[in-house]
Amino acid sequence: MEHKKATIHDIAKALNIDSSTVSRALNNSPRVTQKTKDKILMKANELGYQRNHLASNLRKSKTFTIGVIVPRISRHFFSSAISGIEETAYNAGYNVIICQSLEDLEREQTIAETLLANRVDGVLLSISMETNNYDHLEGLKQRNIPVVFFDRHCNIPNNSNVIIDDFQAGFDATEHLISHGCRNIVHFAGTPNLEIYKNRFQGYKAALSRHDIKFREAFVLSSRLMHEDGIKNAKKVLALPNNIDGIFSANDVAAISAMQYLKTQGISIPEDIAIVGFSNETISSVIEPPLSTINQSGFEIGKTATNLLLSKIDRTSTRPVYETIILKANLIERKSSLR
Amino acid sequence: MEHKKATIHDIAKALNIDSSTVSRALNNSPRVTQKTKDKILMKANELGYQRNHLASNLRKSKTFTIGVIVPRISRHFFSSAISGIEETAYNAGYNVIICQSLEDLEREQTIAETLLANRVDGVLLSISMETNNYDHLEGLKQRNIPVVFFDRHCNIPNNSNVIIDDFQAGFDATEHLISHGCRNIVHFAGTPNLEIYKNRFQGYKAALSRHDIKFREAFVLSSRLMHEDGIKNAKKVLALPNNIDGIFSANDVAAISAMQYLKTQGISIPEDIAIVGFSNETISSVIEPPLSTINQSGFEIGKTATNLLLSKIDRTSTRPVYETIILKANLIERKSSLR
DNA sequence: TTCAGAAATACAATCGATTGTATTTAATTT
DNA sequence: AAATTAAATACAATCGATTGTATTTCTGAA
Repeated sequence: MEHKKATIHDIAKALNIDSSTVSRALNNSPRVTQKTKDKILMKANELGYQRNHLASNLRKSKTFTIGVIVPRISRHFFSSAISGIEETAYNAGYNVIICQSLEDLEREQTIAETLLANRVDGVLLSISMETNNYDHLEGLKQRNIPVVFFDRHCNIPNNSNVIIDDFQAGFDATEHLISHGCRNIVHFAGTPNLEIYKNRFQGYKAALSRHDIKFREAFVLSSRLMHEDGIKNAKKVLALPNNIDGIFSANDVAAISAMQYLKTQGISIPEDIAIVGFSNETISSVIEPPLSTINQSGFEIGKTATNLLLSKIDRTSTRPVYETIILKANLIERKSSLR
Repeated sequence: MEHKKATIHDIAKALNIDSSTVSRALNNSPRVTQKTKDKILMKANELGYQRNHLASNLRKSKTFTIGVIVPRISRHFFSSAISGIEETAYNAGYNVIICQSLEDLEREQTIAETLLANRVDGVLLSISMETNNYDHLEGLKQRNIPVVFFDRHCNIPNNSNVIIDDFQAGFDATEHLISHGCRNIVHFAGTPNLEIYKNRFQGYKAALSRHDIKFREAFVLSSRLMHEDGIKNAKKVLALPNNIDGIFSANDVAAISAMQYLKTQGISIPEDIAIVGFSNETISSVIEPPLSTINQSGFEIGKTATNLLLSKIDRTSTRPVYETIILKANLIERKSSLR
């Protein structure tokens, strides 16, 4: 027995009033008396009324949908960011479309198109490793659809971002290694088009310099920081003429695969080589030895980014047009670096 | 310079024809000549026309949205299932709303309400550990909104499901342990309201019986299979009077925490106790020793479930009203069980 | 009691696309 | 050329909610 859904017109008819009054009552407009409101609310409940968002949104020409583009949802950081995003968005009456770029620029461009066609009210974006131009964001800009970058932001002016202090985190990680006696510290750097990796690298350099350790170009190994890259890097580390005693990796994935490879080569962690990663993936606390890493709360970043985006979507907001919010990230000291 | 989006009326006006013809042309209706279609398509491109889905969907009273309820997206299995779901859905022109029950029945109920209010066209559901009644699905049923269960299905009749053969997988896992010389095999069971856990347990029992090993109630440890539960279970294992030489855990998470605890207690894996998990989490291949486990392709399950759901949404489909699709799951033999 | 002014409600257009029906135009037959 | 039929397009209602404007109802003051 599939009964059709009740509309405001059904309520209006049942009470012998106009549907506009019903609409206003349900939106709690001051133009309707409390008495009428009560009557309407009661009937609405009785009929099991639920607002038709399609109609409402069409009229308001808003979709109450935000688009999210992340490299991949299986990464712990991003899945927790998404949790934060969804919770915040749902509470504000928004839905979320989640898309994965899979670290592919072309795919990211297609997704931007799709989101535009879906008329999302705003976009949260963490760019792919390949993203080196931002033409695909032009369409959004033209249509005045606000974009907030989170975590993986970019270096073009006039943007809103929610990020962590990657420079400081890189500095802390490196200084931590130094304070545990490391002198020949290799850095696993990420692709240089991402600001986060640049900043982590700069933090590394600054920490060395602060402690009068000479920076060597040869100690910086750049890659996409995937599982295989960690292994390749580890091999390079062993091939270096210097006696490497520390590794600061710009992500956990590469740190872990490197650590595992090094262990198979008879290197003890942290005695021979101490390692610090970045991101605090789930694996990192479970691996042997547990990996020291920088913890960034994806949930918190997702929440903050969503709130920022919502304030941009709301044109009446008095916040500045572009802002960058920097959240805390802290070093978690585990066995992999304590010697 | 924010120009308003073009509508079919703009196209119609520009070409001095009726908007209904434009609509039909854009939908490639046979009622419009190719010549007119070409003219319209050209103008549409020129004006940068994009269909307004809100209006279209309102008229068709369809949202082209499907709701997905999973326990949590950070689990590798679910995030890959979501990848499969999104890919399939997007290709069919559907959007996806993703919600996490966080293993909480009440939350699952609220989410069902929300999805109903959002008028989703269908729902993909993997129930929470607490879910022991299905009243919250009544609303969906009443409104004829098709539901497809995936992975964590339930035992009520008249349902569509996409699952793996948990019985067989449980059987295989246990038999594998037996074939490697285990005789006193403990089973970490999940909460008994989930079919998947019941079936894995039955598979375990069947494998024992097949190999003439006596089943002992005391060897079955039921829990929610969280991290802490694995540790608790491991303690119980050590406290058992019998000499336990094998563990089949109904998920990886508990298997791993148990393994880690056992190692701290001087137990060697797999020499003293061999372990097999279930799900093939990312961690499992990385941990020391790597965990043998049952691999179930989340992506494949997600894809299949979505296709099934879409066929249910499409009323013209000739498929049976309720169907259950069982996918393959295979044992991955790793070091944790090879002795 | 009457009337201005405020309060409450009704009317009607609108958002943009879809679709059944009506009308015009073109093609075919005799 | 007239008549019949088919093809192409136009007309108009509709999906359900919102909102500016008009109208009615009510309140209190004169």
